Amino acid sequence: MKRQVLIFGVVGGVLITVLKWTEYRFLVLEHSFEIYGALIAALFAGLGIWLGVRMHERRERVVVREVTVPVEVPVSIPASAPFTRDEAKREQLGITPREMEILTLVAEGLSNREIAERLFVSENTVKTHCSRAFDKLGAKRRTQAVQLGKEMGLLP
Amino acid sequence: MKRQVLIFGVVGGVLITVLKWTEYRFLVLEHSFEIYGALIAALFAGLGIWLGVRMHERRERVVVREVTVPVEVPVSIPASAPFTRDEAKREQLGITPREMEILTLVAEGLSNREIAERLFVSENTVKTHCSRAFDKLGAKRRTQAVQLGKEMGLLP
DNA sequence: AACGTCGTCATGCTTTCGAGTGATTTTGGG
DNA sequence: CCCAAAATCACTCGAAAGCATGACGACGTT
Repeated sequence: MKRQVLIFGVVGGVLITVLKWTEYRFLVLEHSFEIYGALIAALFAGLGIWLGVRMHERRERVVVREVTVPVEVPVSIPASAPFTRDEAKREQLGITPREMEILTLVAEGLSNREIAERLFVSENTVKTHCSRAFDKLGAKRRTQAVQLGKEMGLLP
Repeated sequence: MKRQVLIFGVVGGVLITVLKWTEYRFLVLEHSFEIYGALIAALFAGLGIWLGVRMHERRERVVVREVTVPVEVPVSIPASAPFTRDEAKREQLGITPREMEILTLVAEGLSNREIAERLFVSENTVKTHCSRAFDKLGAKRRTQAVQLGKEMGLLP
């Protein structure tokens, strides 16, 4: 960003100087003002467009970078992989099978209530499992848990 | 796009005219040329920046997607899919670029507050976008929205 | 000028989550 | 049999999420 502004300034300065100089050489005509004006306008317009695009692109790029941090660690196989859970990772994190089960359902977008109904347990139980799983995953939200779970190869 | 160019031209013309006119009124000083030059330069630079940003915004949404790709990092699979968002699907569902942006961040496990901070908007705005996006996706919860989004090729 | 879309923001209200704490069963292995 | 790990359930409370509704401005199209 700074570089662009710098270049912009330098070009501007050089431009002015050159114009000032040429003014005393040739083209000391009556209508030179309009010509010079048009030239300056055109040049700076182009420069402006360039700068604008550049600036905008930078910003977008930066934003995207921040947004794109997710580091995928697919342990599975390329196309059409049936997905095999990384049991080792699960063990390592101390996540129990039941917690894994709940986690899977969470990843499918079910609410605690729905999970409870599907597994024939109380909602409180689901919450407990969730809490523990989130803890072990280091997640603060269920969406984050899902994200982390996928990165770690625990979820499809 | 065309309108921008038109405005650009019109402003330019008016500018020249005004300058030409003022030239014969006041400020007929010796160094007026430099002043005028600077003014023209500044104005057209600003105009150019505006135009540049405006123009660029057009395909920005698309570009963003392409840039968003660099997710690769994994150890195994080198031929991993770079992921390209299904813009057609997005259009079809009537999901706006902004909503898509929010959805992406939701999928990364960020809370509404965090999203708001990252995008420099209020939390309420984020909620609004979320609601609309969920609606269009037919999701009741953010986790479900993420799940559906992935199935539909809208999210990585 | 009128209309439609998008993005922004707010307010009020309900529901869902998640943390913290504690407690009671299963269950598998030594 | 006994113990530890796992699974189950409950209760509170504050935070986060979600819903409904309305509004406003910037832009683009017609």
